[in-house]
Amino acid sequence: MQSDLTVAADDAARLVPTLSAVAKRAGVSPITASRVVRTPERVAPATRIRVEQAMRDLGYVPNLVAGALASARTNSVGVLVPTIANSVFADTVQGLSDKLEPLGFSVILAQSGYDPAREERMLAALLSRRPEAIIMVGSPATEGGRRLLRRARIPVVETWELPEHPIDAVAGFNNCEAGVTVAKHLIAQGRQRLAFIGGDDPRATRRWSGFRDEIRAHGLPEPRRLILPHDATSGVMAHASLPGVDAVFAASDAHAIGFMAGLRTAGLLRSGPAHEQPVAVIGLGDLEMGRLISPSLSTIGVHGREIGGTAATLTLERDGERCVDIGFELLLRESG
Amino acid sequence: MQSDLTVAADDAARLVPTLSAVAKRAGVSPITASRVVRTPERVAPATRIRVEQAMRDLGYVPNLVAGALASARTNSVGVLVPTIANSVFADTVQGLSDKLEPLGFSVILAQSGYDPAREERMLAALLSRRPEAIIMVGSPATEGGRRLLRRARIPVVETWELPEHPIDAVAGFNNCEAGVTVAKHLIAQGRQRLAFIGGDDPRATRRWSGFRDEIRAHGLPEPRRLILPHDATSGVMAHASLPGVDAVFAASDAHAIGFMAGLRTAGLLRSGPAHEQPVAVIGLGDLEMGRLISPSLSTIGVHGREIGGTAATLTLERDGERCVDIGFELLLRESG
DNA sequence: TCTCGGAATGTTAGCGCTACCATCGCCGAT
DNA sequence: ATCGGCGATGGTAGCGCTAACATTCCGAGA
Repeated sequence: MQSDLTVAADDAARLVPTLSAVAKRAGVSPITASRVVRTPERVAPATRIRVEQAMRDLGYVPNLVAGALASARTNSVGVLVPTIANSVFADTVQGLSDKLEPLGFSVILAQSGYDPAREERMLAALLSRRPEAIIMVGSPATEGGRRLLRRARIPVVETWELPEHPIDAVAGFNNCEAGVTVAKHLIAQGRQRLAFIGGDDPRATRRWSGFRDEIRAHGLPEPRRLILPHDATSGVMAHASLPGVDAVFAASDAHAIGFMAGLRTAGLLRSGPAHEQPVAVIGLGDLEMGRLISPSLSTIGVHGREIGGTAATLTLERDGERCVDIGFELLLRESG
Repeated sequence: MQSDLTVAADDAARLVPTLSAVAKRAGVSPITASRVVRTPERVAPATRIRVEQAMRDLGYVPNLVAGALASARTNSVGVLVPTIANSVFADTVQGLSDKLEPLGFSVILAQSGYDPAREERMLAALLSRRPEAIIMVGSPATEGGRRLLRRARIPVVETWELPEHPIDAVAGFNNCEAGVTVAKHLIAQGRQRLAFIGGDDPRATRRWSGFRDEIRAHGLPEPRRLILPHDATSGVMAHASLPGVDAVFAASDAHAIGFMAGLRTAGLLRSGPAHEQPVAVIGLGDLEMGRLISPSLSTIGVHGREIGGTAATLTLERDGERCVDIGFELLLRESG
């Protein structure tokens, strides 16, 4: 009796009410209150209504961390991106989150900042929250990261790439092939002195290698590669470092738009069609902005949101094809 | 004894090891193993090394959901944005996440999609994970949402606005004043027929009302307001709906850039300075792209990342000023 | 020699919830 | 009337960890 009173006092004094407090108020056992939240159809309507009223009275908000511990289901998904400020990744996060949120999953977001050590730390941090799946852009940069993911024994979706030996599932496209496609197009257009600008992350590097190899295969002069920080403004000055170049493949639309700003200043940009451009420019990402500027930006379109949506599906359905090539498309507009 | 054996067998068979398994392997009690993780300085070096080795051997990853339940600290922060695909909000998320991640906090991300009902659902979903603070863009659109936040008794930071009656803390700027500033500038430039384009969310509406009131105060013709979906492309056709207008304030840079694309098509865009533009355009957000296009976009710069960083600080420090005005600046370039 | 204090470690008792099984009526079929 | 079966509800135990309080041991100081 004493202890009962104590518990009652505790419950009343609590800032946030528990399931037991709700149950007590409704005159049922805690497990019945739990069922009202999780499987209402298994509770008699009269009881249900009484419990629901008690919940409203107390302003009950379920404690999912307790629920997760008890049920071994956290209903959360860990998402690791290089940076959320890059809108192509933001699109991917939106795509997956739009699919997962309605199902009651929460997104735990982490950023690696393109830094392998930080990536591994963030993977460990994510896994310590026991997400039911991990979705990441790219593949783990470190062996430690791979090991963590394998040992976690949960679905892992690598995106934006098509790794040869995926940890589990993949939703991406062939970055190397994208580089090849751009090179082929520029060469067919009669461009001779090609260059590549962009970051030095694994995906950009794959695009570069496809691009370079295709150019070599055509016997054209070795292309230059200019490594830039991950912001558009860095592209503005790139032109000065690439004298004589008549076509550029930028690893991202942001870099492409920055580069075009530099060309404009140098008087090397026309508002006409691609063949009139002194320097052709192809981006990657199909940013909305690229369509709106003049000259409009030719680009490799990559369906960031669909990558996210597909990744979400892959975390939910454990059978079926585990490696989805979302593909890409060459979108030709005025810049190249 | 029997039960001991059973436990040992369980631990060995487990997919993911627990603290007890680590402790057993190191020959210490679970609490000592826990201390090695949380307060290593309180454990004798020899013991610590033994436990650390056991952790490495087993590939132990702490279970923060159990830890959170036991300690009543989740080390997580809930973040609610209208959409992560809008890069100004992505900047804010990056700003806060860069500050919180090094401190061991995880970011739980939710999107409201500008929908009050969804916002309230997502707030409840966030709170059920017992975050130690909530950071959101704007204020709750529903009374239910406000009540949830107040009852949660955790720090709540509203951002991108300066509400009169904040729930707790604020990191934002005066949207209304931004509209006034733009109106003043355009009027001083001699513009007469002004219009506003953008969404109808609370922040855009505040910008509009400041803009409109200032125009009225000058006795100029009543400005038009065109409500658009939240994407840049919707701005392209806006010009057709605003005949005779000689200046436009767009609630976001994306809309501004879309609108400029429409002007360009209509032959109403010059590459020269502001006073040569048949239609002046001012955006809001200071997107990197706005600086790179031609004519470069005049805009209200709003420091999205700093808003996030300040919001993070406000969640961590519960004393001191709880209402921070980050301010904004009028950045004049070529478009207006 | 004895005490005292502090460092190192252990014991106990939950955190709030759910899995699992048990119980209790009550129905229709036999 | 008996019984299986089913719907509604409850009891028990525990998820993996940590707070709060023991306990042990050792050396310094009286």
